[in-house]
Amino acid sequence: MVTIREVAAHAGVGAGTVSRVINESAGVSPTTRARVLESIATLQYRPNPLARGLSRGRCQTIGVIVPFFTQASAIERLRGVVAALGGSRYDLVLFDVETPEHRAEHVATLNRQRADGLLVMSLPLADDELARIMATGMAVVLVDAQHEGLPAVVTDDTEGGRMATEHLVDLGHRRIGFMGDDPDNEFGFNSSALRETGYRVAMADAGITPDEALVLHGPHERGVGTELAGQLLSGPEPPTAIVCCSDVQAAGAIEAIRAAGLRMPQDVSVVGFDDIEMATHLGLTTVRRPLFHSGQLGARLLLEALGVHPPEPQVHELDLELVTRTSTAPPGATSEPQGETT
Amino acid sequence: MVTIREVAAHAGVGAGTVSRVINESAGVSPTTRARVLESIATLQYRPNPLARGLSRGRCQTIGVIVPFFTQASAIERLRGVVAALGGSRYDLVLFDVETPEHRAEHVATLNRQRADGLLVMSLPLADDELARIMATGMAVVLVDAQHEGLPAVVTDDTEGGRMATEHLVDLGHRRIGFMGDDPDNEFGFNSSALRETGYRVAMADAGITPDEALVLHGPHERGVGTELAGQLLSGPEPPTAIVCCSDVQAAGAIEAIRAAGLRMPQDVSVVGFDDIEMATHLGLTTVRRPLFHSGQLGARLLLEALGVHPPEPQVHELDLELVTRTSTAPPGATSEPQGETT
DNA sequence: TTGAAAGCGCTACCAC
DNA sequence: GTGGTAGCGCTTTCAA
Repeated sequence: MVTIREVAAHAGVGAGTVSRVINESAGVSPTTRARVLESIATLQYRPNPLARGLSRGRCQTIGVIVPFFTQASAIERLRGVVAALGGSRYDLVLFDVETPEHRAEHVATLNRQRADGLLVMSLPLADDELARIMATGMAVVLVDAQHEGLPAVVTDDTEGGRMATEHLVDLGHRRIGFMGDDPDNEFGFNSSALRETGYRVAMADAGITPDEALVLHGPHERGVGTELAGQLLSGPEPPTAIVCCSDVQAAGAIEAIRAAGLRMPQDVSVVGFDDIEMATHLGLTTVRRPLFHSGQLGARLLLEALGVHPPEPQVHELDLELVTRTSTAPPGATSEPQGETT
Repeated sequence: MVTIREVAAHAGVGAGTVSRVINESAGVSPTTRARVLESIATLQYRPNPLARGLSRGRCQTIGVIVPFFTQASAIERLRGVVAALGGSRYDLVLFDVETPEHRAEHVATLNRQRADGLLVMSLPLADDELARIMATGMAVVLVDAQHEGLPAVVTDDTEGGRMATEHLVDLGHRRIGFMGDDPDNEFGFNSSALRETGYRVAMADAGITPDEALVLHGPHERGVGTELAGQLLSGPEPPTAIVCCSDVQAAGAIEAIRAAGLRMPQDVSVVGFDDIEMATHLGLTTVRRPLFHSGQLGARLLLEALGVHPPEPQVHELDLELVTRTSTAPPGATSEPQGETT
C-alpha cells in the first residue's frame, strides 16, 4: 500500500504538501502541485479513507436506517438516495431493520465514526433513541418520519387517505371499505392510522358514517390484502369500493376480487397508496407518493447539513397526487373501464 | 466522545488492558476484566471503528458491487446478503453500478480500507479489473459471475434456457420464440446469451430448427418485453410459445399477449426466468434461480474468507428449478388452465 | 498480568 | 509556499 509519505519522497516534498494537493487546499504552487500529481499517478496512490477519517473526525459515509429495505417503496427511496449520493464522495451504508432488536442494536452502535450523517427512513424513533443519535454529533435527516426540531421530508398521510376516499365518494360510492396495517405494530408505524383518519374525514365530509365492519387491519403484506378483501366481500353488505393503505395490500385485494368472481371496477373499485411500479401494471388508481424524490431530497439535505450550511430543522412536505387508472369507477358501472392501462 | 484512555483512567488501568478486554484477548485477570467492563458500561464507551480499522488494517465492512441494485433479482440477492451479515460485525456498503463510469470508478477507488471483502454481483469483471482489486488484498467472492481462480456462486444459465425450452417442447410446441437481453451490452452481461444457447440446444435436441425471426433481443425492461412480444405475435407465423430470459421481460410479453387479444396459455405459452415475486402473481411458469440463497451463500463464503480459513477458489453451483404455473400449456389448448395460481 | 509506547496514514497547525 | 510535527483512537509489541 502506497502511503502519503512515499508519494512525498517520490515528489521530493513534505507529506503536508501532498495532503494539500489531495485536498485541493490553497497555497501550493502550480509547479509543486503538478509534480505531486505526477507522483500520485505513477505510484497509483490512493488515500487511506480510514486514516483520513480518523484524522479529520469524519468518515465520508452516510448511513441509512430503514425497515424492510426490500419493500418496493423502500427500494424506490433508496434509489433516490443513491442518485443523490452519486458524484458526492460519500459511501452508503445500509442498516436494515427487520426486528425491534435490529433497531435497538443500530441505535446503540451508531456513531460518528460509522457515518457522518444518518438518514432515518419510515421509522418513528423515540425521543431517547434520537437523543442518543444526536449526542453522537451525526447529522440526521428524517424521511417519511417526523420529529420536533429535525429536518424531515414528509407527505401528508391524512390528506392522502382523504384524497383516496374523496375520489370514491365523488364517483358516487357510499359503502367504502378501508384496509390498513396493524395499528399497534412493534415499530410504531402510524402512517396507516393517519390514512385511516383521512378516510374518516372524507367520509364525514360526505355525510357518511363508516361501517366499522368495513374497516379491517392486518400486516403489510399482499396475502393479507387478499384475506382482508375476502372478508370484506363475503360479508352481508359488501362494499362497492375499498381504500387500501398501500399498493401491496391493494394488489392482494385485487386478487381477492378476481377470486370472488367479481369485476373491477364494475363491482368493486380499489384505490391504493404509493404508486409503486406494480400499480401501473395493475391499472390501480392510487395515491402517488414521491418516493424517489423523497429519498433524493433527504440525501441532499443531509449532504447540505454535512457541508458548511447549518442543518435547518425544516420540514419539507412533498405533494401527494391521485393517479386515476382503471381500478375505480362509479358503483354499479356496467361499461368497460377506460383510461390508461400502461 | 469517550476514548479508550478515558475508560482506562476510569478503571485505573492502562489503555492496552482495555483494548484486550474489548477484543477478548487472553491474559486479563477476571477482576480487572470486570472492572473495565463496568467502566465501559458507565461511560457508555464505544470503540472508534476508524481508529480500530487504521490500527488493525481492516475496517469491518464488506462491499457489494452490483449493477442496477433496484432490480427485483438484485434486491432478492441483497436480502440474502443482509441476512447472512446479520449477527456478524460487518457493515454493508453498497456500490451501485448504472453506467460503465460507475463501474470504472468503483474499481479504481476500491481498496482494503473501504472494505475488507467484496461481493461482486452479476458483473463480469475484466482480468485487469479483478487484478487491481485482488492487488488490494481484499477478499473477493463472485455471485452470478465467474472468474478463474475465484470463489463463486453460480447457476447454469445454459441449462436454465434448456429447461425452459424443453418444457415447452414436452408440451408439444414447435414454434417457440426466444426473447433476451441485448447480446452486446456495455457491461458484458452474457447470461441471456447463455440462456439462448440453452434454448438452441433444447431445440436441436427436439430436432427443431429455430426460426431466427422468432429470436429477438432488447434491453432488460418490461416495456421491451411488450414490444418484442408484439413483434413476435404480429408476424406472419407467430410462435405458440415464448421463452423469456427474465421474468421482467416475460411480464411485458404477457401484456402484449393480452393487448393482442390472445389468451395465455391457450394461444401463447410463456416461460420466464428468475422467479421473482411477480411471477407468482402472474401465474408465470419460470425457471427459478435461488436468488436469496445465492446472496446468502456468497456473503457466507466471504465471511469465511475473512476468517482464518484461506479463501478456497471453489465454484458453488446452485440448482435451477422449473416452476410450472398457468402460463404454459400445450399448443392450441382449449380448456382453462389448471394449477397453482397463488 | 499489566503499563508504556510505538505506530497505523492522514490532516492541520506552526514555523520558516 | 512549504516542511516538520503533533495528534486522531486504537492495537500490539516489549518490558516489567
